[in-house]
Amino acid sequence: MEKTYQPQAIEGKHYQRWEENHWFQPSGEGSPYCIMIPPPNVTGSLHMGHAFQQTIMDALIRYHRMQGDNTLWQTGSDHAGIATQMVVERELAREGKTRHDLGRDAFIDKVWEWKEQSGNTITSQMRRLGDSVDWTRERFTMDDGLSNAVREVFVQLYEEDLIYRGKRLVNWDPKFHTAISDLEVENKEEQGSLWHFRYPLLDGAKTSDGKDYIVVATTRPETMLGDTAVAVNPDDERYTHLIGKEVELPLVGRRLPIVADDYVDSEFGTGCVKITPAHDFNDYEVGKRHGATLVNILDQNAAVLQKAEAYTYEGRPIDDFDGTLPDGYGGLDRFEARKKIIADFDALGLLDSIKDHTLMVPRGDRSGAVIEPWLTDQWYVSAKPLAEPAIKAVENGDIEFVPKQWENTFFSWMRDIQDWCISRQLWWGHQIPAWYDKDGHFYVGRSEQEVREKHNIGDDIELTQDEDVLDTWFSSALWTFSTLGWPEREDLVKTFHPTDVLVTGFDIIFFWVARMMMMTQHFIKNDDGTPQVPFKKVYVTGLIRDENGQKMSKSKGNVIDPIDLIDGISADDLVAKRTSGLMQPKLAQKIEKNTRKAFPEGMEPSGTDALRFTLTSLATQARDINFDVKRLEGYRNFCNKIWNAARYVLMNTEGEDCGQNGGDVQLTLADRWISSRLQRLEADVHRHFENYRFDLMSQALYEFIWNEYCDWYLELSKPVLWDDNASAEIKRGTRRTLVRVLEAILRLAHPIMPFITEEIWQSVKDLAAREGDTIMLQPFPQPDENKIDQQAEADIEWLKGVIVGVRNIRGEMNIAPGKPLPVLFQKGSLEDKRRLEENENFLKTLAKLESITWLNEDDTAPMSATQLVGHLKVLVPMAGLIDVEAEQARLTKSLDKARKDLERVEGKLKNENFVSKAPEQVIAKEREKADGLAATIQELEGQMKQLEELA
RNA sequence: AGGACUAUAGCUCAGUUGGUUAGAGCGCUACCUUGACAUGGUAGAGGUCCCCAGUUCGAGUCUGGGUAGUCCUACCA
Repeated sequence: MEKTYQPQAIEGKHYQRWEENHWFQPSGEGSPYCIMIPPPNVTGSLHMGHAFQQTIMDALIRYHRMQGDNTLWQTGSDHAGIATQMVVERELAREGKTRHDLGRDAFIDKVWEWKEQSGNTITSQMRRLGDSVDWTRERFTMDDGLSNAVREVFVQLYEEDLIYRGKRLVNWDPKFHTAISDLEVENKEEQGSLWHFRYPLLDGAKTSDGKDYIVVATTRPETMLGDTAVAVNPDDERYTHLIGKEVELPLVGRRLPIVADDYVDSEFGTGCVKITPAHDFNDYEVGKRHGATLVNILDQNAAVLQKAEAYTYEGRPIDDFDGTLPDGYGGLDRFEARKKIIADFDALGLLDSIKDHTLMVPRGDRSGAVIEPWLTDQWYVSAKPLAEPAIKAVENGDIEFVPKQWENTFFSWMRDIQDWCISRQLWWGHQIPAWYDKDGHFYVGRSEQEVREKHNIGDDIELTQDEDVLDTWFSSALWTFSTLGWPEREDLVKTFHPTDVLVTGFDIIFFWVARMMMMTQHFIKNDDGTPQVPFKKVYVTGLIRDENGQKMSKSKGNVIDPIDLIDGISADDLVAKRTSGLMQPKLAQKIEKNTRKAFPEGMEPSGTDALRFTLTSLATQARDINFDVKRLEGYRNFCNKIWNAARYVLMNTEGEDCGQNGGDVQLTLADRWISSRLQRLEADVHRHFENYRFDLMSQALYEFIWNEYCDWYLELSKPVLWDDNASAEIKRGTRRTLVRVLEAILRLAHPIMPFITEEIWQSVKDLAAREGDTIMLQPFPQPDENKIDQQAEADIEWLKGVIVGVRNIRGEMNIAPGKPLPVLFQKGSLEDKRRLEENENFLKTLAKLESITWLNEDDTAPMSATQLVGHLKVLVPMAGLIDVEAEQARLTKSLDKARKDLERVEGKLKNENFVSKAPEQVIAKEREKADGLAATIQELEGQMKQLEELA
């Protein structure tokens, strides 16, 4: 073995071997265990969140595979409608073309080309991560099977009246020319203004203070062109006499009724609200209540129409409406129109005032454009009836969120769920299976053929398919069963569905998790006909942020590519990566500065295992996870530690008898101790898998491997292995323990660190008498109660106490670590004596002792530095070595601490309430503690006295 | 505005039903290249567990209030 751990030398070969041998596929035996990967964007690349979640999924999958389950990790990717279309359109823009230049079919071909080209980026990155997904079953939301599932679901829901088409206000993205769902809109506070406009009262009406106009306030002046009412609060005495009167809409000349509606807050602004039902969600509701006409004034680019269009709330055009707009507005962008409106009002003397105002601006999460509420024909899913079973499933525990608190988030959204707008005005996606005839009648079916047959439409009648596609999340919502072959085949669904756990981030609970539940429960049923859940558990991970708690984003330039952590990257390359392809090139300088500050030397290669271990250790219950590269370095060192421990084991066992072929063994205290500790570790690891506490799991592994196995057991094995007089049985026992514990550690750590464990396992499997081609198919270690040895654990604690005591004296007294010391023991019990006799060899080697002498209680000891281990005094004679003052200081420190502790404990014991109310055990424990402390103090005081006499 | 979450060592974080001497990694100090490992070893330093009150024999842990921060949802034109 190499002297240091070099991940790049070992990782690739194992993955290839695993995959080639089809070891990632379900075994077909044992109870089914299945995880569906949240499908990454097919043209995307791996980010820290993927690495994090996939590490957890892989750990679970490897664990269950080793437990003998019929384990499937289903992989695949998502077509990511807007995101992908956007990328390809940007490519085209470089050639000076738009998608319309190509036409729909050619454009879609182009997207598929792009997918072929970039689609394997993420899959090769997943291989680097060690993901043991079943590649032979990889699916894509746009492949034939899944598209078929999408059509089937759409048609069935339509036939059940759960999908409908309607003219409604939607969140319109004027940049991408598509509707988006509420969830895709980000509301952010921005600085704006509140304009106060005067609307003249008609027919001689006057306000209570005698004015012939009322004042309305707006943040969006341009929408006034579509105003069809003015609303006031019915209880607002200033305006009650005006209700039912009319105002004239300036510039347009339309008569607007003044209506009363509770929606209006009299306290805000002037208490008068202009109502623009076709351009504001609240106004839509108000307008509907009062029959105010829907007047649309904008086109798909959010520019002003030449002529306004009016509609009823049923979506029918009102033909006799006069949609004339003032001159000069037609074709004007909404923001240009705003300026002009303000100027025109000002010129007419109708601009009352302008105030600074902070408002929430809705922006498309992909485009960044200000979203326009716009009246369009769209397809909707009736969410309420579908949401009910999903809510029930969580309420009755069929689906459990981990951590549980996320259930509240889920409930709060589900109980107030709105219908889901599923149509998108894009080309890339599942085209809606609805066909229109010339009169605008539509027919829904699985194909044009089906539609014609079902509705008796002859070939002479022309049908055209709906141009729109479905929201990407529509197909993702079917993911757990569509990937298993639904609706064509049921067998896999029967075996692997419901899946066991969904591992995902809280940011897509609404987007995806909830919708998956709704769709799955509707379409997949249990044997008894009840709705089947898509998964039994939802493990919600935190969101990975940078070391300062900032969200990682391209524009902040703080994105970390997991592959760079694995392979390392120079500072220059990292800067180049972070500053290329920026939307706002001016940020480059700042990004470079921050990057060079955070990573002056770039990133060291750490290997996949160290990254995975780090991510695992970060998997706490917290919502935000700040990723600090320092943590990664620590765990890379941990890998090196394992590597070197294995080197040591191999150096001492290869070619030696490790008991693999039987033969008598004699186990030392150390052997029994480490085996005992191992059982506890194994139990802990199982428990932590059950509870999804990966952080505690990695901590338990770290502590055992480093602080018990390496720091103590390996050291304790040396006196045996180096002792020429030791028996064959005892050496065999030590070697066997050395190898077996290492081998068990490897299996325990394998789900988290697949590569290093496989690499080492290949070298130790024979020595540990294990058979098999790969660690990944070995049984996961099971704890054995019978191997827990409390006596051995207590004895080793004693041994450690003595050794640490001597080392402490060395350290504090500045005695060279290598200098052999004579040590005297006094006032020990019979137990101490037994322990000493049994462990003299260990003690001498580990504490570097020259001699050990057992003094009787009444023997006078020479002047010594003292350390107490329980009641036992461990004495290092001071002659020639010791600085009296240093020893005094050392003792004073211990004494102070002991006195303080005693004071506290005695305080408790003196408290009558404590003695009368606390449980027996607790009191006894405190008494014992007090006795021990008192004895310690007495000893230390005696020792101090001796020192004083000497000085 | 409503709701949720967080507050523990210099930094990033654990602390499972209230009962230890409050822990880990990184960082820091001193010493050490000893035959697995300097990506290391040994020994240390470092905490008003945000503040106040309450419940309790006993609170980092439970309750109420406050402060600070983060996020989500809904928004007043």
